[in-house]
Amino acid sequence: MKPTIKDVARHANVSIATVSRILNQTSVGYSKKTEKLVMQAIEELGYRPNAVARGLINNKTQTIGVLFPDVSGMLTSELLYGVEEVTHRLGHSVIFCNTSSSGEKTLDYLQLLSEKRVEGIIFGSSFLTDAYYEAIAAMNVPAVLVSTKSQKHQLPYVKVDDKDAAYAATAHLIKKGHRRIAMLSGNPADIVAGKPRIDGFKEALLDFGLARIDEEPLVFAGNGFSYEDGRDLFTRLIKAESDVTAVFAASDEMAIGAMSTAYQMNIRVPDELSIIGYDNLKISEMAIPPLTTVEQPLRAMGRKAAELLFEGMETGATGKSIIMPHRIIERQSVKQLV
Amino acid sequence: MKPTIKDVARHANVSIATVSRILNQTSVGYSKKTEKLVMQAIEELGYRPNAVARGLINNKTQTIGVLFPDVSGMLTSELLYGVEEVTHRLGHSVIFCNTSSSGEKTLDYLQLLSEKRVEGIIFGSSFLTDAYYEAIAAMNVPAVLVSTKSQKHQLPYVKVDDKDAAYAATAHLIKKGHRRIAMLSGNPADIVAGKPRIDGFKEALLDFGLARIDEEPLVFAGNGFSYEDGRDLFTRLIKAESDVTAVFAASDEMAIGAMSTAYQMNIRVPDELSIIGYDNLKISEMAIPPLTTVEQPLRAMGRKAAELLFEGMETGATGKSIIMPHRIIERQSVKQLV
DNA sequence: CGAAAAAGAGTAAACGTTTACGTAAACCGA
DNA sequence: TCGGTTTACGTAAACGTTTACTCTTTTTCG
Repeated sequence: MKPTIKDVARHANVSIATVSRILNQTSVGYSKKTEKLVMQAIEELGYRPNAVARGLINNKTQTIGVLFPDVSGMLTSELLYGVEEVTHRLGHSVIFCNTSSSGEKTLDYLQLLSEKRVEGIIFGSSFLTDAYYEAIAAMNVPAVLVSTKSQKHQLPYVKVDDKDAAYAATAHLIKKGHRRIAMLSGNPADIVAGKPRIDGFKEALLDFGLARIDEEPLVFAGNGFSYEDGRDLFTRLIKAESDVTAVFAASDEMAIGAMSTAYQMNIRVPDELSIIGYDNLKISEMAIPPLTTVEQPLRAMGRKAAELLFEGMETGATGKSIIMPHRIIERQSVKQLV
Repeated sequence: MKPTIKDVARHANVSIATVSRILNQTSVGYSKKTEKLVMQAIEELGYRPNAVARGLINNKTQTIGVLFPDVSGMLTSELLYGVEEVTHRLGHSVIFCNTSSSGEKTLDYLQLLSEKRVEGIIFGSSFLTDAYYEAIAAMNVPAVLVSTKSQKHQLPYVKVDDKDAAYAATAHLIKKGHRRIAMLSGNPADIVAGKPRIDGFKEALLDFGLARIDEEPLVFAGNGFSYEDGRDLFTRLIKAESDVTAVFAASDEMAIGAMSTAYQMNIRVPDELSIIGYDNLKISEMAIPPLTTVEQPLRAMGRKAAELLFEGMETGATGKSIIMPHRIIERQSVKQLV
């Protein structure tokens, strides 16, 4: 078995208390000489402190739990990247939980994380139900939401302002001379990412005087933000409307789905139709043509979320939520109209 | 603070030993009556066993460590998805480490995982150096490699046979009537994913009698497998060769880079040039045109790796390596020549 | 030089469990 | 009825640390 502190103590002819003091760098309670002795013993035995035992007595596991709906999603994986980066930089570890991998396991996960005594929770990218909130609250550790928020429950969050960002995307199209603009949206019942983006779209139309009094804005709504949703909605759009010159897709995946369908229909982007996306995933620059989109700084969001969490873990206070800046990334899918 | 087993014992008027026995379902050593009593106390107090204390005494943390170079990569995130899925199904947790997030931290990570007493290691998708191997060996827990292998060190791995898969991709092009085929490859010095794919390519050419005696096969080699590599290599290819009718790219990202560049050069895929990729990432079906590619069953590989690891954790034996099946996914980027 | 203060180091309790061992009560068959 | 077996449960040690409390030795300085 692995050597313990006792082995080190015996080997160096000191007590375990001394070894412990040296290990914890208290820099008080031992002489240079014994330190050297002990360090040598540690070296020789290849001793490494047992974090489990430490965790038990300190009540600190140096571990946080991270719950995301789908790592394999490009959005989620970027967030995780950011979270992991600062977490490890700060000497902690992340236990990763993929909440959508097998059914309704979120509550089980929270239970598990609670038993493992994680010191904080990052919950990302999906709706915080009452049950989830209760479970998190019961754990009595700080938690932060990332890329989602909850109006009902008071947890700090890190996200961009979806409405503002959608407004900016729409305004960009308008400034490029487009007048007849449609939106491919997520589920309007989705209060965190669905509705706000639709609202931003509508508001921009209104502000720039493009909302016709006699009709509703052109919003084609799906259930999610996927590539397939993009394809379906775009198909519906084309069937219904022919005079649209620009489309705002509520996600990059949708935008790519739309572009792909447009390609099959022989509609040329951006010459015949302009498309702007949302997220700035890696695929958006790989698209043909490269996709103009509104960026969410995903890695930075992950980092910020972790920083916020650690702040909470240190101070005990629940920090302030953070609105991250969005930004239009101009590439080649939007054409300037004369 | 959270209630402990002592609180439960006191509350139910029994000893902690009894509570422990009931918790562990030993189903021996207590009566139905006390069980009911204890369960009720647990319920009332909202007691949850402390996994840290359990871990200390059992020497089992129910946690494995997973090291991948870049979660945000589409390949890696799929692997992680699979690993996480079975790990959690088996009641364990995964501590995730992103080895490339900040410099050369792999050794630090391994150290950390060792101190946290993880029960196993999954190391993915990058080269296993001697130092890494030493560190893993020193931990004295099973480890498995996924999407990589090491000939020097005896660790079981889960991966597809790169040479076979590359052979299959090349053969596919040949069967579609192509005779003049180029390859966009990774680094030939990369012994695990670079060279084998090149070898597979060359071998197929040879087997089908397409290797001209007077010249080397057309392999354009880069440093990695990225989109940019794909762009660069494809540009070089076009400058150098004009009579190529098909290209085998050593990764989907490269293939997409190539297609994107082709688009800009007004080379039409697949009409003027066929392209086959490697990996079958999500983006490959989103590409324009949808990319024909050779699939690596990434999630399944992640799952298998985890299963292999748990097998090792139970039996103590180091399991056998597993070669996963590859498969040609036919989409629309390869044209049948008459 | 001697007393007080500081420094070095050890002892043992504690963290929250599991489990070997012990013991008393209940059961059981003849 | 009684010896023996089973069942129910408690006591206490152990897991590998940290740390409060000691005690001893050294240092400081009037």
